[in-house]
Amino acid sequence: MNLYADIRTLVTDTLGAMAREGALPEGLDTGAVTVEPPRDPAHGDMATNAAMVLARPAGRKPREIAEALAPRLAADPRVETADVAGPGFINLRLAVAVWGEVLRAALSEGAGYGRSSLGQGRSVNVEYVSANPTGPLHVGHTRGAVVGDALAGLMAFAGYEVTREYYINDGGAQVDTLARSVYLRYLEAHGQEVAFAEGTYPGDYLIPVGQALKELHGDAFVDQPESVWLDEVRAFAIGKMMEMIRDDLAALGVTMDRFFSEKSLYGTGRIEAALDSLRAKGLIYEGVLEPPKGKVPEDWEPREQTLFRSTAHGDDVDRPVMKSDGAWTYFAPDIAYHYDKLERGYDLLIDVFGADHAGYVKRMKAAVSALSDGRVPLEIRLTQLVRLFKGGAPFKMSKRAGTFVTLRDVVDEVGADVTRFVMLTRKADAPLDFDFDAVQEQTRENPVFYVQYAHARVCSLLRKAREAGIDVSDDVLAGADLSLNAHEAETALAAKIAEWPRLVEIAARTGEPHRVAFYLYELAGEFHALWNKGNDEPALRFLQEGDTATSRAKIAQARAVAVVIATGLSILGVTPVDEMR
RNA sequence: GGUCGCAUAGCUCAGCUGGAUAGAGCGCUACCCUCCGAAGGUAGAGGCCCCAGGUUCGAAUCCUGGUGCGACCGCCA
Repeated sequence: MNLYADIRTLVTDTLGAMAREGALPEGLDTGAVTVEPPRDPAHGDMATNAAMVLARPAGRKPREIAEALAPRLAADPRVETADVAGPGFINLRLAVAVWGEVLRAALSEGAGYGRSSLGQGRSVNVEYVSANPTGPLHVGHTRGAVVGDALAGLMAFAGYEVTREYYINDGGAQVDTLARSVYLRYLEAHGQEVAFAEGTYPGDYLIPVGQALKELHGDAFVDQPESVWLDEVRAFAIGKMMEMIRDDLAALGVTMDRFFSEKSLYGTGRIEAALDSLRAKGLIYEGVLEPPKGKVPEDWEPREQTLFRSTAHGDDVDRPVMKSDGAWTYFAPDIAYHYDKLERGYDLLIDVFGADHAGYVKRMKAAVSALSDGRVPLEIRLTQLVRLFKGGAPFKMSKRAGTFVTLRDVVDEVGADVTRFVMLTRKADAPLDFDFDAVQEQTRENPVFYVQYAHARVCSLLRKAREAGIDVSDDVLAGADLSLNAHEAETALAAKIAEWPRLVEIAARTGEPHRVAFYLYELAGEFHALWNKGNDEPALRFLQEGDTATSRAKIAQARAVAVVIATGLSILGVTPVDEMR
């Protein structure tokens, strides 16, 4: 059940009927008609702008249409009153029975309440994390992992067929650096003194990798030239790094459907195939780029390169795909990778990048637009930095000083659930402050706690009710006389629950999972408010001693809240808790 | 020089892709624990939605031009 969608259908059906009766012109486009919760509760439960958006195409005054439409809407049993207000809004007040229906829907549909068919089964590939396999994931990756994973969960709930994918950058020079660094650790394991030169990775995490290499190959590579060991050590090191990365992601609750290797694109004709596709469209040429405006690099000199005419698809300048020395640029395998995704037949591609990759957005979009002839959209979500704090003081990160904070550090310290929720308490493209102490505080200021607490409270209430001998199974609750919940604080809560399906669609359309987190915080707020009102007004308490019928009606509200919170949290990959510790 | 993002209460931030008198938390002020958990609650004060134009019934939201802050900017990964 989606109440907002149902009422919107009522409005558009009514408009259609008016058109058939000659009260409105035929064939009006009702696409801009919305039914929304009004900001001011005094304006009723819902408002529609139908009269205003149709005024111009219908050639009528907004109020004239509204005056005709309102009484027809009021004729529907779900609508208590329909008033024309302001410039032509129609404010609807809904019958109490409607709120009972909302609760009943939440109880009977359970985890499926709010599920949307927005995606209509279309397939979407969500690529995220995609960190270089040269070391452990850090906090920045953590945010990308959480945002990408929550977005994937959201899209799945909104009716898309979702693939979660990780692109392994195992084809470039940085994995050679990794191999050399591991080799040094290998020599060290053989008792040699080694020095980590500029441009190698000195991190301790490679020590066990060097030792494992020794166990596998003994001294076979000691004092051998690079040509002997590089390929083998590189493959071994990448394998170990990916093992570690998978473990880290698992600790955060992230499971990828597919890991795609950049290396698999080389020597297999995949890059060539992608570029041939572009060449066939006349988008590849040999040329010389203009020097960048403003500060010109010291060593700038014009060179002929193979270029992709990305400007034909919205980019600012054309981009090189092959260097002057004949090697591919980084961009070339990226094109091939997206070409591969397109060949797999996805209807929509989403990439989650760190903000430092913002400069690549236009060229990637241009590439996908060109390769798919504009048929498949590529949406790119950027995630901003995470600023770490501890007890209110900035927590400086430094690789050299060893205060480098990894994903594992964060999860070990505060847990996966807290990490995930907190990472979603800000929209992705805004910087996020993460305070190790604040996120574990059990106060209202901590949204994780506040939302979890609401869920735990409901569970506690259900336990209490069972102890009092009341059957509080969802079936029984759904069968209760829900018209007993007629207080305005109670209808406010039901109205919030009615917003859930609508919120899911908005969040999925905008690709913004943080909206789910904010909604849950608001829902928890409404629930706590009603609970607290019970302190002053005993009639509003969920458990009414000696009155099973009323208790069931009240508890049905609480249970509906818990259902939505549990569903919302699971979309975000957070486990709802039954009690606070 | 260019591109992208951001600018909303004292602070940290939401704001439905154009709706009515712009919201939340913190902080501030005043009240409130006989209670299913006060790990709080209720009420109140607090705004030039960066500036200037434009679009329209209607703009924090869209467009143009500024200002400030941040990130990125030929072969790097």
